[in-house]
Amino acid sequence: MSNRKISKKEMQNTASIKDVYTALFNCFGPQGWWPLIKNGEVVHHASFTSKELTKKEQFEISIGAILTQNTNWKNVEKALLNLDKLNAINPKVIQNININTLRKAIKPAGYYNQKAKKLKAFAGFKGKSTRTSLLSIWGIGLETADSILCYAHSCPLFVVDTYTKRIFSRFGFGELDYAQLQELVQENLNPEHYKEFHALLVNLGKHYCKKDPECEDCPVKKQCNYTKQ
DNA sequence: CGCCAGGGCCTCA
DNA sequence: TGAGGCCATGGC
Repeated sequence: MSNRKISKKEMQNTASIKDVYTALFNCFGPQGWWPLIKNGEVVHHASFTSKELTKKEQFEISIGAILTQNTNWKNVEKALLNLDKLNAINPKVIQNININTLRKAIKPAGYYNQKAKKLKAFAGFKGKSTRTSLLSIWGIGLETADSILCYAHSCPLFVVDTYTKRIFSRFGFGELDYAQLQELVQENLNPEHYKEFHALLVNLGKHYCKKDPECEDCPVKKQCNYTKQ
């Protein structure tokens, strides 16, 4: 972890986090995160952001967070629906299921050997979900732990991902690491907006701030310092 | 066909 | 503590 703080000067020369949030929300609207399976299909619903979740929904979000590691969400949906058909969105079932059956079910999500092992490890976890306890589980790193805490347990944590790093880098905040980006957002946005902001940034990263960015119609181009070559 | 996707672990300086 | 290799499928 680095001790580097964002200086006042840097903040003045860069976009306000709140302004970016507002611009993205006005453009994209509520994202309905985390998406959940309802009646055999994965859906987004605005109420998901604030609703009280069942144990099953919390588990579904958690294994979705593992399955989406470096993977397109559409592929994760296929894996989740396969698990749903097996009634395997349940920790006891995941613990007891044949490892080859599990591998086959989650195959569309990629890295299926590793992820089958990760799901087994997570399903066997019993204790209280804290950042430290989750990080001690094999296969759960910073982003996955924070995704589980934020979206499954409504903890006031902002989730940082590759989109976040790329977008903030282009805004002009420099190459900040995970902890620095998390702190930057958490110090400039109310906790009630953490879930939505992350979801909005993912949307921006998918459709505009791609590896090869499409800046012309970007909803936050006014707040951004990046100039495409 | 090549590139990329809502990371994390392991190894080796 | 950080860079690099590895894991893998499906969409475009």
